[in-house]
Amino acid sequence: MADRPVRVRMAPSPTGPIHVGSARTALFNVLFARRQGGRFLLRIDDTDLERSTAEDERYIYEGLEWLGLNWDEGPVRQSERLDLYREQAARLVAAGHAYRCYCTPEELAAEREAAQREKRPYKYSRRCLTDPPSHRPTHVIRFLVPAGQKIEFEDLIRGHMSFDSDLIGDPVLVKSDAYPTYNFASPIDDALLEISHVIRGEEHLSNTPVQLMVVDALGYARPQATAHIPLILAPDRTKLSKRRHPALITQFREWGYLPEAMVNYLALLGWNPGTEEEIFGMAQLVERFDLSRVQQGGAIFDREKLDWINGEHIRRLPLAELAARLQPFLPELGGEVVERAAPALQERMRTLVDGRKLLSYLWTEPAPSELDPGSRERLQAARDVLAETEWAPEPIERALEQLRESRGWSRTQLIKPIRTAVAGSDSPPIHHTLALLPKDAALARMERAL
RNA sequence: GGCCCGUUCGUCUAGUGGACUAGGACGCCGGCCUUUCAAGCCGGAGAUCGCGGGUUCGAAGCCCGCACGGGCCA
Repeated sequence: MADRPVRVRMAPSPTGPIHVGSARTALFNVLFARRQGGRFLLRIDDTDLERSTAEDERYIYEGLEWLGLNWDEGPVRQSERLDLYREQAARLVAAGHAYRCYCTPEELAAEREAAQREKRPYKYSRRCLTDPPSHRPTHVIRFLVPAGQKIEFEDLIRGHMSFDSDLIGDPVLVKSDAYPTYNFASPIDDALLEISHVIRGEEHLSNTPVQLMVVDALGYARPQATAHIPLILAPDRTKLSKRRHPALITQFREWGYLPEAMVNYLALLGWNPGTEEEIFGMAQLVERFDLSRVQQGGAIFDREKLDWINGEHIRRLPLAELAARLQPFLPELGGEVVERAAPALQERMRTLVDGRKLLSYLWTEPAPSELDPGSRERLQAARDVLAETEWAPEPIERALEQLRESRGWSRTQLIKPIRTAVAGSDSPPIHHTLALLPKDAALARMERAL
């Protein structure tokens, strides 16, 4: 098959918060498109009217934008193309590729049970193909699966796929409410939008033969290839579910993750570059990405590794940029303070939220604590020296170092009581801890502790 | 129930018949450094390659069966 212009798409259903699995599917589409110099389209598969919500649709845009996964075309909304699907359905019925089915859910359930009782594989009986009870008020439209066909296609991740049409029961194309099913709307749009590569989750692999038969019957071109990427699993190895694992992708922004770290981690979940490098920016990912190196088995989402990757990206950020990213997490502090704090924080954060822990002493007085006589003496001495010291990290560090040496104290001995008095618990290196606080405030805290 | 997909350290993975005493990363443990916490450096534990057969001089990798997990169909 001749290569065509590369056009890929992400086609989420807005029936729940967009989670990491959808985000990764989007990412793989984007990486593939950019790598191949193709285009990435966004399509909203919102034909499930009851379950689709405007809010979930907004989450999709917000999530993709946050991750920097911009689409070149769209969004195309299926709910605005319903006439198209109806026309196509009528066309298939007229051509004898599809037929009306009036069977009730009860009748179908009975068929299924009978098949199970007799231990034979269930397929729709096709009663309505020959003997439709057409006086009934509602019907669906079923596709007439051609007999004795091998449906074959190339999957870029799983290789050559082959399915036997005789094993497939006539699928419903149009529901009784006149809305198209996924297996109908999706292949129509893929064909009309000239999607060259269908990159989507593994759960759609079994649907592919049906969709290809539909495309064939419609007389449209099949996609050049598919790529069914493996599922992302919860720690218990079950599929990540929107209900049980409600991890909205933008939730990670609230948790202090950088979008570039998220992208980096998601790329590595199920794909690897074949080298031992692990930290990548978007441009480097685009350079290296290759669907043939995508894993076939599902991967568990591992927050620990994400944390590490996030820390690596934090450490690579220019300081001004880090300060800007930190600011929303530190609404208590002015921009100038955050900028001064950034260097002291950069080495010790895995998530931006960690910065809050380290700096919370700036707007929260530490709880008073008991001082043993030795600590009291050292704290007193430190206070006296610092009162005469220029208020910036380096002079403070020098002054404390000098004091420590002249008295023969260990660093821990001197610094522990200062930190306890000024910050309470964890804080940046002591000279930064002090310098970030106004001088009088720092001295006052030391005095209060004495 | 039928069909389909998958299965390498706890986790992500390398691996495409001999370089495998199965490599790396996260995490974990220990040490160094040190100003708490981190970061950094060094070291360590950790995988009967899902199980059983077969092919082969040789199998994590090929073939067959099974188990388990998952998906789709309804």
